[in-house]
Amino acid sequence: MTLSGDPEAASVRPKAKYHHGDLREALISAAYRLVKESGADSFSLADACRLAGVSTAAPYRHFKDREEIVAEVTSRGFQALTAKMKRAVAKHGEGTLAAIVAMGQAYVAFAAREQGLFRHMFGRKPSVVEFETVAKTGGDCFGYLIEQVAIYCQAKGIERDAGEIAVDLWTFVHGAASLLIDGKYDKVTPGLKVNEMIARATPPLLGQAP
Amino acid sequence: MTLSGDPEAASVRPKAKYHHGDLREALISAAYRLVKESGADSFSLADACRLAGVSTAAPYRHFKDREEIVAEVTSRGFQALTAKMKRAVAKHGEGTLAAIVAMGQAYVAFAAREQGLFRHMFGRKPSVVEFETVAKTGGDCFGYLIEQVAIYCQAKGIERDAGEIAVDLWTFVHGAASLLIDGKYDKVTPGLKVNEMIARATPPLLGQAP
DNA sequence: GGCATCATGTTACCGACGCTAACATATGTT
DNA sequence: AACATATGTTAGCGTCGGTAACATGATGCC
Repeated sequence: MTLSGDPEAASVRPKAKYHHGDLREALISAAYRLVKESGADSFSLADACRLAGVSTAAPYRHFKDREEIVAEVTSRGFQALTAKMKRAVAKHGEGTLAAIVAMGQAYVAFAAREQGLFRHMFGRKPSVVEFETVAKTGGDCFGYLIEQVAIYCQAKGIERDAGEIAVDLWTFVHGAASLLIDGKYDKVTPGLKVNEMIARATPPLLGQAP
Repeated sequence: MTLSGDPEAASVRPKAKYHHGDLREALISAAYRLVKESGADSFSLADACRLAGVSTAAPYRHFKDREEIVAEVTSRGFQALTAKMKRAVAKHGEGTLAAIVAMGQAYVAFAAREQGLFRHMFGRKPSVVEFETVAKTGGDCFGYLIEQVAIYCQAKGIERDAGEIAVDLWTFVHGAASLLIDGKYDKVTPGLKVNEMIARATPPLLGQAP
């Protein structure tokens, strides 16, 4: 499942089952890398095949169609994002404002660093969302966010519904990530410091005085 | 320029210049309709050609490439969004909280109604953004938003930088629009009333007590 | 009016893509 | 060894974006 850290690890695995070794895994990791680098739109299954050193017909022994590979990449993206948020929280300690802010900043940083991947994870057609793995890993991702907000609310004695607060925060942070990677901020407010914006806007959204 | 209302008007215009009449216009409006209906990804230039009743080579007399048509569609989308926000503001009167809230709700409603178009307008590669018309209409769109926030701040005697507040609001509203049309809310907080969320979150982002 | 010229359309074609079908080969089971 | 199955290949289909060569309609010049 490649739950151990970076999802693009298992690129070449010499000894495995059949001809290529684990081609399924190789194709996913090739696709993952291509999506990360070249961006979402220009990704082609054929490119992934060339990276894996197989013909363009080979994938169809392991996947129903292109969408199924994309879904797997998407799913791993969510795992990576969740992991990054967990690291950010761990650094500051659960239940602190700093952890909540850092979690949001990690979200934005992930989007900025892996633009193509982020766009694949969101902004995609419903067809991708309907894959079970995507629904699960995506749900886990937000589940962690809401969990942390709940912990914070309990620690600080905030009474408002933690789920509501978490949705507000998620909305804001996701908007920041989207507008940032789409270059909208640059055009309109050049030099905007997104991290500072997150830090500034988080307390009011938590229901506290700025 | 089709500044008059709906950008998909000039579909068939019998008497005009050359063979087809204004093919450039017909292609743009066909593309606009296709993007609105079929969504962004599945849109093909060939489909637009069939809609306009010309061969697939015809567009290249009027556009450098596919991107140039997409850019034009994007630009008109921004015009339509701006128009919708203006209507929302006009209904409540400039300088009121209700107008600011309604403006945000209009933004989200536009995204919800024209999902494919909204995704084209944002979430696209930088190549599209770099077209002048897109930069201008996109800038106008946010320019109007910031203008309204400034008017509100002045009316209410709020001292914080109106641009900063406007960016915060835009960020939140855009996040709501994105997560809504990507179906993320459904998976995670089913039954969420986005309009109520906007109304609830706007005052804190304006720097006022909830 | 007649004719050159340019603008705008067509058909024919190219390479790339997603995908399928038919065929080939490795594995491993008996 | 023989066979069934899993996994790969080559060949080919239809579609797409884009170009080249050709056709035709509109315009300006005499």
